[in-house]
Amino acid sequence: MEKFYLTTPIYYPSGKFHIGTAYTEVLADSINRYKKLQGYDTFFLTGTDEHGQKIETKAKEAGLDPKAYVDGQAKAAKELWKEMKIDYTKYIRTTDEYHVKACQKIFERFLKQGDIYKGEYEGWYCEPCESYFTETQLVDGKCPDCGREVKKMKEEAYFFNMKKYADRLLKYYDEHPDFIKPAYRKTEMINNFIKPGLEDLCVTRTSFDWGIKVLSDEKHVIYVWLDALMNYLTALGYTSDDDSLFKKYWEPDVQFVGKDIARFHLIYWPIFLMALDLPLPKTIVVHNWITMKDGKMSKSKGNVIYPEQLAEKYGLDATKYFLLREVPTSSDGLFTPESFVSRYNFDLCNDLSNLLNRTVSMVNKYFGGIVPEYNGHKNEVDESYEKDAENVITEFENHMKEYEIANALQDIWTFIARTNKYIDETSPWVLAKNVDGEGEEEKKEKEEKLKSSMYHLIAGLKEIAILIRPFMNDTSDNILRQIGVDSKEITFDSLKDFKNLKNVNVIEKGEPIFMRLNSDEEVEYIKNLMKK
RNA sequence: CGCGGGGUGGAGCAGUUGGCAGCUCGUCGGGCUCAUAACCCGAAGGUCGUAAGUUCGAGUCUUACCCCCGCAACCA
Repeated sequence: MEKFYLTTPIYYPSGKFHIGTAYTEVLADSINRYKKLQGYDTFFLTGTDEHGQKIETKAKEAGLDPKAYVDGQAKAAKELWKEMKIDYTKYIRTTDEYHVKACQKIFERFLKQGDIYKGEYEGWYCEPCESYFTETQLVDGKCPDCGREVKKMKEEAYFFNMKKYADRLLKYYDEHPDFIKPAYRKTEMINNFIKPGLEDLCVTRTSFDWGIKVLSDEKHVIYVWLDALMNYLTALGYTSDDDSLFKKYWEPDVQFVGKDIARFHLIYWPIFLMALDLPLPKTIVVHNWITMKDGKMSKSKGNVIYPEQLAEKYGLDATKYFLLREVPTSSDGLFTPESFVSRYNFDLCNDLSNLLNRTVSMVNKYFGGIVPEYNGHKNEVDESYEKDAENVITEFENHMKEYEIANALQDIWTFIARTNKYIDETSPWVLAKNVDGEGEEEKKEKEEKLKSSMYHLIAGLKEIAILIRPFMNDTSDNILRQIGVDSKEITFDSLKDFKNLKNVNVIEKGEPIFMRLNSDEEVEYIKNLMKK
């Protein structure tokens, strides 16, 4: 079985996860489920990045020691992912023993190789906040956090020699056009950071304690990013006694990151891997953000929405659908209560749910629930419908290959609309009606047409259920159950069986999988959620 | 002259290699009755940011300019 290794970033748990974090997770989860359905042996890694100054501060505020604080946060994160049915293979915490040890080993190796050297870090220091800031981070020359005076200070620190690898990185970018998606992120990195001359990265701190200690120089802790990025390696047992997972799964087939951490993943991460002499990930997908009408989400603006609030009220699948459909990877997606309710009502209720409902109802009405077997192209449009059913698969797969999920979903919904149209084109209610003075032959012909129409609809619905499966597993199950297909046997190969459905009975009474929402009421409801 | 992305019918967006300007929602009109006031069809509505250029022909290429957004290095 072919392997597939994918990762999300490990999130920094300095607060509650909002819908943006959930977006990345859902995105990766969908790809993981998709690859699994295709028969890949996948490894899906997620986790939390638990060291650093900010965590130390947050913990202090909460009156906890840092470890106790991150224990709570990691637990909450795992619960959230469980609620959202995120099917990860492993959850890594950077405070895990194996990770700490591996990072220390890696640091010493870099030191020995001469990639890391001791130097001096200079920056603007805010004493009350105990942190350094760069010139550009300062607000009116003052501390951006507390607004007080800052002093120029120096301290001993270790640096990673990034310059040394700059040319190799550029060459790698050039030779691997699929390495970074979307491509403009690559240009951004080259022009903003690499071409002007890469600066060496300061990889240790002495100004706080909450981090991984440098073995050979214990007053230093390893800077969060070196620590964090290594998780993708250490999670597989890299440098440990048992590195069988590493041997099996390395390198990552795809890594998802938000645009805020693009620089770390597109520049420092590949360079660290080069220094370790390891193959680089095949693709890093930089996705954009979910934005709100009045800009970025923030509590003070009263525009924060949490994924569990939406999932609880409208269901997990609807929530996931919205996220994946509305946020294309290469540009920001807008969340508004109105757009959420619209997507729900139009796409899920009117198009999908209603299609299932009317089809199941007709099969019951005309054939007592027994789905007729395939009998060829009895209706004029049958052949063209079959072609559309075939084409959508190719289009879907092409978009999935590029990790363009929003477009892949659009492909499915185009097919759903096509299927609704097919009903009108074949007008089953006309075929089912007896007309006075009609001969036996005509009756028979109508009957065959009606059978064909029902067959195509059920086969189409089955296809739809398979296509949406990576994104909306429960809905997929529900559709399959209603049309009488065993969901346990479903793989992506089942898509090829369009003409081979046999011995299928739909359920007696169709149940709506999504019920139409009262638009005004629900918009109001979501607005209130956001104010809290 | 820092770099990148974008400016397309009322709203939100597609438009690969230049060749009759599309989609979803909204509006108006019609059809159907299997279904959830759902579904299907049709219509109105765009000088594709501005100006110039290349071309038989440009939303699509070139140049200049205007506007919006992101990035600009060690906070994640």
